[in-house]
Amino acid sequence: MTLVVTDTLADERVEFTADGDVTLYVCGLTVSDDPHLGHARLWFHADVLHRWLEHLGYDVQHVENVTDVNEKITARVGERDDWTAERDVAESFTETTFAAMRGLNLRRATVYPRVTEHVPEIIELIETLIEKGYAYESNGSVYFDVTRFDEYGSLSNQDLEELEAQGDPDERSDKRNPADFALWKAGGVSEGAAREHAKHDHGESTPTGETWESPWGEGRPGWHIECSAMSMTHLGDTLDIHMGGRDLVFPHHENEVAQSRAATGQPFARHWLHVGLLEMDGEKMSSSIGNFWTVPDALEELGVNVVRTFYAGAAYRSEQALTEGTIAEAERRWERLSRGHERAVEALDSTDARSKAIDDDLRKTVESTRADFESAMNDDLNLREATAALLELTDAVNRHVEAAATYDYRGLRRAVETFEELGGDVLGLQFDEPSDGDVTLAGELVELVLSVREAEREAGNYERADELRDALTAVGVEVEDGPDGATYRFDG
RNA sequence: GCCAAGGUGGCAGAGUCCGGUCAGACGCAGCGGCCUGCAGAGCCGCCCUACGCCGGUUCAAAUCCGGCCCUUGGCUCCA
Repeated sequence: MTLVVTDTLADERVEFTADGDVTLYVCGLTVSDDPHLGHARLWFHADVLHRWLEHLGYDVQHVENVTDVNEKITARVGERDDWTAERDVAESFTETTFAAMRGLNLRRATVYPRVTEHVPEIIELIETLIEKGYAYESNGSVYFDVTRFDEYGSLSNQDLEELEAQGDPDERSDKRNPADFALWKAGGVSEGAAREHAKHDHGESTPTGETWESPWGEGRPGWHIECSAMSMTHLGDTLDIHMGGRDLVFPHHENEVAQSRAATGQPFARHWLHVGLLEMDGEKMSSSIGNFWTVPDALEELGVNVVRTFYAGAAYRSEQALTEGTIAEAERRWERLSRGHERAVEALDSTDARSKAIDDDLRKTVESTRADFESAMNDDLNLREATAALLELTDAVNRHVEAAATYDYRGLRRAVETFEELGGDVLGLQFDEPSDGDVTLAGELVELVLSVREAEREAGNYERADELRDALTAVGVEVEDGPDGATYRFDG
């Protein structure tokens, strides 16, 4: 069975194949602000794709660009005392972003190339485009001539005749066609752009950002050219998969295709995967709209597993709504999964490996879970259905533990392996070790309180027993009474 | 205006490629029961009779075709 993906370029579902190695380019992050859950949605889906490709036996070369040259970055210079230049701001948010990525349990990309480290490659690519007649210099800036590239608009189905002007208004007079876009911008950040993005009053000294020497004079790379230059540098002329947010299809990705194909004559990306937007209050989550939840805040409040389970609740290509209800649902789904895993581990630990018990229901469900999970993943990464398969396994484990007089050792072992391989390795969920056997001081104290409570219960002093339970709940210890006495878990 | 992605139950969200096995995936919410001192967790069962609208093709349409309405995104920075 092969992986099928929805390809924006082909405009349909296509079978994905590659010869052992897969090159994946994920576009991208602009380090001008704290990352929010909308950005993280793309990262998550790229991460799961990466993990699934590895599961299928591919070697994945995974590149995620870091855009550290941008008007929004220069606009923040001076906001903090140690932000004296564009690079300081970029460096600061790059660190925040990488920390957020670690917190989300994302596989590391192979390379995180930065624009500031690829200016020579960018200039070289622009020179090639000029030589081949696809680009022209004008007043120290360089523009891509969209009329010279016949396929322009093929990715996003735009008709050149219908296109309105691209880019800053103050650069339009230099362009041959309004739809041409900048490859290189003369000078620093223009006053208009600086003013537009300013969040902070700089008084007289509006920062213009870093500039570089080029054959056309001092200037800065345009927005789109960096992705072409960096992906070609690190992954070659033709990528297997290019991923990005749906909001970038036009103009950004369209322009990438034009630049790259014009320069190399080769296909740029064999497949384009676009991740739908995360919506909050009926519109997309966005730094500029202000309706965002930062990754660190979400991780703090929900934890990585709930965040990942939330993302796994909707297909990558669809939009997804973030509401109290959808978060509550993710919390519940994760709770069921983690408890299912935990119960299986606990039951397994208490079972003799020579146990003769066999639970057909459990064993069959383990196998159907694995089959269902695999076909769901191969079916355009249907994560909700893949998660549903694991929830079926949870049900089977619960049934087994509830009903069986003697546990099925092999069945439980397979169940635990399935949770950890599919939920853990593929979906990136982190199943914690069960807390029993955890001989910490806190644990001993909880045990002590519970033994006092048990004595009260036996004496029929339920009010006192409930007070003790409430007190434990208040400090984050969940108490559950069971047939073999009370158990507890540390909440969160 | 043009381009794109969508519109499925009380919520959320699969299924649409390849028409029938599909309408009640999974989860949440609701109801009843089991278990429990109570609660939680869990188990069993039930309810809700949702495919935007209008046509067309077909023995058969959530699925294919046409038209329309609505939502979101893009055409300025954007995951």
